[in-house]
Amino acid sequence: MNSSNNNCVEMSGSEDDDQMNMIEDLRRGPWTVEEDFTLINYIAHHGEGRWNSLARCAGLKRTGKSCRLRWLNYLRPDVRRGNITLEEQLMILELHSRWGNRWSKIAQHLPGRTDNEIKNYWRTRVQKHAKQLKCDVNSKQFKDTMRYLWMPRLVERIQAAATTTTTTTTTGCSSSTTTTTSTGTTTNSYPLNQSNNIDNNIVTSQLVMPQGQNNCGNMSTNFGNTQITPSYTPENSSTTAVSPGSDLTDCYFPVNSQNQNFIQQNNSIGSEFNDTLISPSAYFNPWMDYQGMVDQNNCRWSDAGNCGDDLSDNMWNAEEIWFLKQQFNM
DNA sequence: AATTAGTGCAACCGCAAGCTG
DNA sequence: CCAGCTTGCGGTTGCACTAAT
Repeated sequence: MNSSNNNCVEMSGSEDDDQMNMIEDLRRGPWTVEEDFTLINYIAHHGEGRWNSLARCAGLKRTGKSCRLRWLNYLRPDVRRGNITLEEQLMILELHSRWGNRWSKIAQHLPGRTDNEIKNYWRTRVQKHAKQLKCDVNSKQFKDTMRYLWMPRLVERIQAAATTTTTTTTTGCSSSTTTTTSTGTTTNSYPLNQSNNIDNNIVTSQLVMPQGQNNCGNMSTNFGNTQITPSYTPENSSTTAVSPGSDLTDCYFPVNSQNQNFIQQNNSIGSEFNDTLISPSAYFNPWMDYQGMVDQNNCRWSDAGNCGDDLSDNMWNAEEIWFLKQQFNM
């Protein structure tokens, strides 16, 4: 225990962080191992809370705010580090569509994840993709893209990763995955942690497509009445850790003929999607992006998939380009 | 090899709500 | 009811690291 604790006097509380700044030279910036150790040790013996006095009593030349942040975002034993899993991505997308930038609220449903981490994920990943799509992250277009394209694609991939037996069939340029559980029943497992307080229906209800419109792989017809089979636990989630180039980038276009149907059908129905799905170009301008891609990669349609660098890290891979070609008669 | 640009993340800042005397 | 303080939240910044040139 830090010897300075012996001199710890509970002060009147009349000083705030700014005043503390004047009283003593406070440390800023990255925490040292020693500081971490001191903070952990102090909290282990005295518990957390009363951060200003905690900082003082622990002998840390840090503001209470800084100590709190360090503890909550980094030192807490239950903080979970590492890549955001597919399940977590799906949860973040869904909860953000529901609550907006309520990071702490979203974090409550992602055990071990901090609001800061989720916020960073959103800003660095999701907003980046919105920028690439040349649309505002808060726009209806982008939100619909997330809801009806990315999220179903994520579900599809989660299912594929979670299957005990997987049958892959190729239709056109895409694959559809049939999930068969060990009991022999075919279900659409949902990546919901039962320990979460969140209503399991939240994600489902948000993802329900107008009848017959979403035909994203095998989940197509079941999507509106998905059988919820929570399959996600922190223990197994690591198997689907996000690898570079495997996050939202892959979800821009769930490329299969059925999704073409989805878009085409949306063109003709009198639904809320009309204003955004009159044409996929309402979301963004794929031709401009294609041009940019060609410029950047110095390759063409035919060899887009063989352009050295894996295009999955870019906007469009070969399948997606094929899709665009079909979609826009390019 | 050096420089530049891009990315991810930890930490800071300001504000507001909640708490307490 | 009010003032002062603490805590929590969301936005922003700075820095380390990596890739590209």
